[in-house]
Amino acid sequence: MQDKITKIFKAIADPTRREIFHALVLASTALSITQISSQFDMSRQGLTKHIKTLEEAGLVYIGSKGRERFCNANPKQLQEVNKWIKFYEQFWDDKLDNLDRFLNDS
Amino acid sequence: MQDKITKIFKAIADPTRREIFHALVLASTALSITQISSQFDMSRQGLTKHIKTLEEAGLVYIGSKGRERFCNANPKQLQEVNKWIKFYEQFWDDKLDNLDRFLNDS
DNA sequence: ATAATATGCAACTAAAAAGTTGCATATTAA
DNA sequence: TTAATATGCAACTTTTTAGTTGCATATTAT
Repeated sequence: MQDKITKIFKAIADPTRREIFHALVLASTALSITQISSQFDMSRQGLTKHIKTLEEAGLVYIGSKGRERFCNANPKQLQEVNKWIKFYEQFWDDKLDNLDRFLNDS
Repeated sequence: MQDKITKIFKAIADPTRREIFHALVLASTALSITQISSQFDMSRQGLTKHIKTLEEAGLVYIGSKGRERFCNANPKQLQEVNKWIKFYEQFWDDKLDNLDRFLNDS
């Protein structure tokens, strides 16, 4: 299967899923599938698939209560992205003009 | 077209592209398409497509020198990802047990 | 019990992405 | 100038992803 960071990146690479995630982060309470899907111009099933993708990435938690399933955002999962990026921060400055230098000198 | 952050997320969501990006970040000098593709078990054309995706996301710069095209990583572009995440950091802690609380009380 | 609501599962279509091969062109080396 | 190298472009196949519809099931309301 896909590794964790790939799942997270794929989940947030889709604009619709970022919207869903955003709505859940801002919501003051957990929202049911139906409540969420009423905010989007998409079938409930289409939305459910996106929610599942977010859940599998660890960006959303879901819990059942009766016949309903309530979703809550887990923004803390984005720490994984921060961890991935951290390694590359050390290169931010020294890479800057490498290419120009390379193409002009030699 | 896709917005900048979507291009960046999609670019790094693919494991092969992350590998290519990583190799370019670690390279002490700019690498030609052929040099890069020799490190991957994939056709040159397939690799070229990935490079183009990375370039369009601003994660790689490319410059021509004679018949060759040299690529260099631009890890600084990942700042865009950091900016996107920053908003969500304020919710890392208070979201923590929302769902459990919601499911158990009320 | 019956009806309405919330949801999952499966099958399907459509669109996007990943990856290939073949050919054309420009540059460099012999 | 001829041959070799580095590359782009276009067409194509395969795989994945996005989104839909229809049906079944469980829970709640009447």
